[in-house]
Amino acid sequence: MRIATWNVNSLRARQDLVLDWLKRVEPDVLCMQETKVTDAEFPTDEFQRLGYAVVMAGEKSYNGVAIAARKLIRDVRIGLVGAKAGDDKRLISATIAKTRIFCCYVPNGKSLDSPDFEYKLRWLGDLRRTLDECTRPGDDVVVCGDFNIARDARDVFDVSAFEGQTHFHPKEHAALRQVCDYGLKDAYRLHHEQGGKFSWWDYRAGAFQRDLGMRIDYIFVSDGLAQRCSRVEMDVEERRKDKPSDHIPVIAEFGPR
DNA sequence: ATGGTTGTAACACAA
Repeated sequence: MRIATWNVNSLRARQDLVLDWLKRVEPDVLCMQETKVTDAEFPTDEFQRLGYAVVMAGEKSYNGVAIAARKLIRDVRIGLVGAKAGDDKRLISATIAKTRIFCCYVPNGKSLDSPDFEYKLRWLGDLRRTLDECTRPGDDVVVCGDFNIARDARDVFDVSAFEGQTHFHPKEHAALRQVCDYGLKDAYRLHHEQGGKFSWWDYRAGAFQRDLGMRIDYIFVSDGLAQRCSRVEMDVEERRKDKPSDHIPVIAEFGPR
């Protein structure tokens, strides 16, 4: 089974790019973030034409998450435990092929002095609670998406530029560690030790051309999946296309149970 | 480079 995650930065702006990628790569599951589209306007038919069922939790203009899969999607749940009606649409989870998949769009955090920074930390704490309450020990669990945090020095182009800043702050690292302490491994790091491999580059100042990026998109997996994980790649070619998302897809492959 | 670009939407805000 192959599971991918991609912050598409507007599904309507990126529809052709995403569908072309699906056609070419044919993952079993694609988790999308920042769809920026209401459920009513979601291009469900276009995915179905390619053989994908979709479930989504969207809103107007901002946020929005969705899962597309070539297999049956069961037990869809929207939001964190204790979610309220007006909350940002940042989490959708579902069971596909006996695997519980959490598609996450973690708040950006904006800046250290912003209320959004506390919101980001609180959201990650609530994500851990959600994992504890909505799964059982031994379940195959995938927690993937845009985490807006670079995990360590290898995941930023220049540590000195990020030390203590948002996306690389000790409080963010602690909050993400707490999520991973549920029992999750960074699938990409199971197969790649090298630093300087990024999943996001700012649109501005030629950041991509200068390779000034960060690795902030992850596929975290529980122990059994980690043992069966045969390959993980980041599809940097998608960032070279016309009108690209600022993020690229991450794809993980797993052998049979 | 307290700049830069993109998407949504509406004359700004989020990223």
